[in-house]
Amino acid sequence: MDFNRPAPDLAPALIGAILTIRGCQGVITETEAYSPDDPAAHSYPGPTKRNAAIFGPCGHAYVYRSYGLHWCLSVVGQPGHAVLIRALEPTQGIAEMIRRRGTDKRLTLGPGNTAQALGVTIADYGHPLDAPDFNIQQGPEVELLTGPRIGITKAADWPRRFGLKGSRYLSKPFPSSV
DNA sequence: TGATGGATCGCCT
DNA sequence: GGCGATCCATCAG
Repeated sequence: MDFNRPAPDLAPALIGAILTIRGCQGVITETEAYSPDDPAAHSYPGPTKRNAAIFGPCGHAYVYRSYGLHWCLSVVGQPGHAVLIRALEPTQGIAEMIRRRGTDKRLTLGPGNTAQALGVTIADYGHPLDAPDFNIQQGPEVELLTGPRIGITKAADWPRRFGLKGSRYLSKPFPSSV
């Protein structure tokens, strides 16, 4: 997997990829692209303490807290570019995920739930995703869905949300999923 | 130094 | 379908 590219290129490439975090594994079914020219991106104001990882090496994890409650996991691409992991199809360590989530409902749907199921927290901030128990592998070629982004106020209508066509592991349906 | 708001989720009606 | 929870980086004074 070549992470060294702009988020709008990396985000669709990550659909269908295999994410492995400490024995838990899943197929990435939904992502969103955030590039430095995007008013909604955390990297938009330039490097700060909080978003430093986005300007660090590609292929590393960028973890942040959302709404003071949830952890969200992104993958760093080119400097200033990040791809938010929004949903997975769980394949391994499912019992572990259910235990961490406390329910089997929406186990890995939505960025907050996904990070919680995988046990990802700020402790994983900036970690490279090339370790045996912490990595992303290229998946097979898959058909993609594209749509506007979710849950943000700025430039939400940019078509930078990507999904795995036909998957039932999506946080919300895609408008264009015909 | 204090106030503000966000790449969300779950429970309520 | 709508709203409240909850914390830290950032911005304003």
